[in-house]
Amino acid sequence: MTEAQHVQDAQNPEATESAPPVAPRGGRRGRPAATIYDIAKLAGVNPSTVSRALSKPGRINVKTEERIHAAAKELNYRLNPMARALPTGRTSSLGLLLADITNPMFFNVVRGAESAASMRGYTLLLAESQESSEREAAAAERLSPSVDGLVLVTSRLSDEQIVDLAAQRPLVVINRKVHGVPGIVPDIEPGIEQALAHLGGLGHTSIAFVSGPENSWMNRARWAALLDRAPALGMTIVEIGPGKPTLEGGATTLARVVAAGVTAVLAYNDLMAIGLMRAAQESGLDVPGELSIIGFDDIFGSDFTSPQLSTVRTPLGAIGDQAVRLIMRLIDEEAGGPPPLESDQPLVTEFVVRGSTGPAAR
Amino acid sequence: MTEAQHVQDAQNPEATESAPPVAPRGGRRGRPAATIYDIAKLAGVNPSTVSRALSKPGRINVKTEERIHAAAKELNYRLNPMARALPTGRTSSLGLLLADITNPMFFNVVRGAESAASMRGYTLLLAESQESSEREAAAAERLSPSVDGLVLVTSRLSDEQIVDLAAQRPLVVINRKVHGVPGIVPDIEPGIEQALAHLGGLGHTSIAFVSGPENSWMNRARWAALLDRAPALGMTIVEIGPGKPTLEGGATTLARVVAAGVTAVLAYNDLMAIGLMRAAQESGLDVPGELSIIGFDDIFGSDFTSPQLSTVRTPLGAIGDQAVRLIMRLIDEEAGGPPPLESDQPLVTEFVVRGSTGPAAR
DNA sequence: CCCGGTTTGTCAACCGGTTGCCAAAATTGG
DNA sequence: CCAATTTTGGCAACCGGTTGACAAACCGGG
Repeated sequence: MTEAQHVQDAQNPEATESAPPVAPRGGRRGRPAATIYDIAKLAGVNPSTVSRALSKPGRINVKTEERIHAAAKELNYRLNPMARALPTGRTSSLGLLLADITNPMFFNVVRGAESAASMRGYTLLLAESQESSEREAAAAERLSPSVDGLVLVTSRLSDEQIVDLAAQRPLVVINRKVHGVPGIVPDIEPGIEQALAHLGGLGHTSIAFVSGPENSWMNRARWAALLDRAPALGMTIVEIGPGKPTLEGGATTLARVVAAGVTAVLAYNDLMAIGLMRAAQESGLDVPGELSIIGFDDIFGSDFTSPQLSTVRTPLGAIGDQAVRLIMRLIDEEAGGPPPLESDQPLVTEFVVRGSTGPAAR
Repeated sequence: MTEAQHVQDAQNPEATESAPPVAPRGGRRGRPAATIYDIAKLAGVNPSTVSRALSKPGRINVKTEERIHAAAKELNYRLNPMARALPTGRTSSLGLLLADITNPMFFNVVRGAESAASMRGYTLLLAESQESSEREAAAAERLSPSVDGLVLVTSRLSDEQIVDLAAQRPLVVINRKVHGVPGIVPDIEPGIEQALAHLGGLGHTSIAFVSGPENSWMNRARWAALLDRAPALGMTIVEIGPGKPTLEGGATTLARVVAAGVTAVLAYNDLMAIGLMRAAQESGLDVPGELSIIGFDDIFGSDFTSPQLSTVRTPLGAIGDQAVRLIMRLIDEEAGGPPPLESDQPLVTEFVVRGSTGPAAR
């Protein structure tokens, strides 16, 4: 019998000598990673003492503790996170759920989150919903049992679904407000106010909002703020959309933008703004000569275009960072720690003037 | 006593009735998530039978299996991945280690990897090394015990470190070749050949390579290929660098590029190319009139610039996808499954002509 | 109706940590 | 020098699954 056909002959009755262990001891790799039992044997103490020495500094006699640490170092010991998670329920990892990884808006959010998490010894589990609420729900289900908390970035889930999820474990939503669920939302007012003032100063009186996904909370929030402020500043405003929050989504609105006869548009996000700008230029329209365009977020690449895109900047990195810090506070609080007290600095948006806005064509 | 001050009175001595379990049963949330024991009770069978019914279809009587599935559904059961991972050693998750999350080159790699992973029921753990080999090593250590395999994307580790890591568990490197370690590397030759032919056709005879990080394998590979091919096509070529693989890294080489008197440059990646192009334009140099610029990768935004960037496209999404598929083959193989047989389609690069290249200034 | 062979489900051990409880050892004080 | 108190470390149970071994139940055939 060759060594290769290792399975198949299971019910062999004379396999009585020293039954092999359940798993092939670390998957036929080098030796099987030290455990606290190995350390205990080497240091001549009980495994529970090792556990305490390693995770409850001070609980154990200094001399013993030193001996154990030395043994651990010698064996190159690494704690098995899964073994710890089982009895304690704490996994030291966070789930991050994104609508679309390739949308540059997420880059900085992810980076901010990753750095805040790894600084505190937490690991990030990543999942993408590709703008689909079913996939997002499935991903949340999948991640949920393995994490201490969940961060939803521009979720496409319904409020009820989010509330249900939040009932199971600590959860923070980004760019959305859901009643009773902690969320991180930048203050969009200042940026919008500045953007509208800028347009007003350039003589624009008739503008449009190219809107994004219908089920995006942030999309509605931006539109609501514009609807509230634009008339107050003496401008008329119309909504064009909804559309996909992508380059194509922006490009396909061109005909309607032109038809609406507006002199300036704000798009739901930079991607749509850039898509629209390129479509406009391809059809011979001058930006900003004949049409001023403003985006949202100030994503990577928004200053690559020609003209560079004027946009309402969102502090994306800070958002990711604060979301993670907030969820860790929730986790600590739930574990019986002190209630949160430190409050984070506010997240404000700001209008960035670049080249895609100019005097209104009359 | 208000409901809010929930802790603080721990050492209460008369807490003798029914000692609470170790963990507060799911962290004072709604009920504690069903286990196979709950299902067993409900279905009137042994827990081990439940385990088999759920993970070894066919091992159990159809009727019993149905009953168990019904009970599982009723209790809204989710398997606890950690509890499974402990005895089996299989975690169903993969670690992805990136040099820099904000570099757009990773977006598509991550997306390809995430989609391949989630399709197979795997979860991605993400870590960033921020271009530092120490941080990368630390992150690998941290992730390693929790994953079935590791994917290193443009690693900044030394070959030895990578070999050591690969000895511990399945590992795949992207954009790098390390002896004895499986890797996914696109074939850079075709794209480079096409790019050089393109430049040659435009009359360029003196070109430069703006190089990236010294410890980047791919940087050396690109330079080596250029060094090999350019003279064969009758061009002289010089290396300028090394530099950081960022916009600034590219911009700061401008003086040296100009001083070198070349008419065209290839940059290590699109980011550097774009940085260089912008610096050139700011200093009044015409691109491509006075200097032709070519990047590598074709990242998001490389066609936003004006002129749009000519670049050697790398199939980033396919790379992420294949890396994950490869590592899953390694995992299966190690678990005693069949050896890999299907071979993936080749990953070739291709030159994309856009606007940043033109006839040589003479 | 009995026998050998196959299905089916139970038992119990195990993965690698954590922690409540307790007893032995060390320390303090009178 | 002994009682009271505090430190220290061991025992054993537990987290939620998986799996080898085994026995009971079931099957068809002679």
